[in-house]
Amino acid sequence: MMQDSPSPTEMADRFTHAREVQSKALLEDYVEMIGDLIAELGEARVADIAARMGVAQPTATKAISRLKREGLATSRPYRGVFLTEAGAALADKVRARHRTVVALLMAVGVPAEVAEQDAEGIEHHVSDQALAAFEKFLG
Amino acid sequence: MMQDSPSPTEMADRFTHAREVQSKALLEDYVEMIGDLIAELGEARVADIAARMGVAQPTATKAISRLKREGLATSRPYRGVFLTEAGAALADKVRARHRTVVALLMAVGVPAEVAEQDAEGIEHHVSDQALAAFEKFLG
DNA sequence: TCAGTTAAATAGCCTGTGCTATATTTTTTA
DNA sequence: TAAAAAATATAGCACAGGCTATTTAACTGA
Repeated sequence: MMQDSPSPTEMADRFTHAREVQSKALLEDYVEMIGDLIAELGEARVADIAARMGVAQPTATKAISRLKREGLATSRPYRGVFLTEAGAALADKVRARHRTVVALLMAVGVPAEVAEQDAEGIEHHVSDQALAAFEKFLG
Repeated sequence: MMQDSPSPTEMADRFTHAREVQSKALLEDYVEMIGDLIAELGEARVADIAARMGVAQPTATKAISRLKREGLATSRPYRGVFLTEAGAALADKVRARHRTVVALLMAVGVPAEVAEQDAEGIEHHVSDQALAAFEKFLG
């Protein structure tokens, strides 16, 4: 039982969608990280964000500018970074999704360390529908 | 049974790895696409590549330049694009991985259409170890 | 308090991946 | 076979996300 091969237009739509998802991935990683830092340390400093993201400090500063522009975070010069309501909500969603993806990977036999590593890239591409399926499968 | 929370350095390594994977994702998509076009139509023209990738023609041309630079493809001006041995091998690997990821997603309850869409982004982040686990789970 | 240290911001650069507009080459067809 | 059409290449722009080097602000301690 072969599938129809997808039309050129369908392929294009899939790639276009994947690109859109990808463009949001970095923002997701940053808001989650900032949420974690606030939870752990009471505040999110640029230096800590950069260290945990594995980037140079100016790179983190630039990313934070984008977060602010997108309404996900706030900050004042030489002060810590905070999440807006939207940012905090996104952080929670991303954190939950990450846990589910790791759990799913482990449930199908992926070793824990590998699951954590792969989930870091995979999670952004897991749609709400797929996530719901994961939860049902795990539950 | 809580896990250790990963050290800042471990987190940074994970993000760095995910970024490296991502930088190869586009090349993977292009070689697979070119392989498909050659299989279906006997040749891969820039216009067809662009249409299926959902990008403008000069964007495809530029990507093909990068493929050539990386030793994955060859082409002569105003002629079709061909894969090198390395490119063809990569295309095969990517195609097989794509199928496995779609099958895994469907096996855990993700609808076919959603699985196809999500796999387009997910597949690049599935390590060889995770892929082996997927195959064992499916098999 | 003010000097030194640490943290953050800014300037300026590079590469990748999009785009549109415009040349150029190839192909088609009248 | 020459003109029109189609395909490809090239030029040039924008933005994201990296980087290093440097400036500016905030903190700390003698």
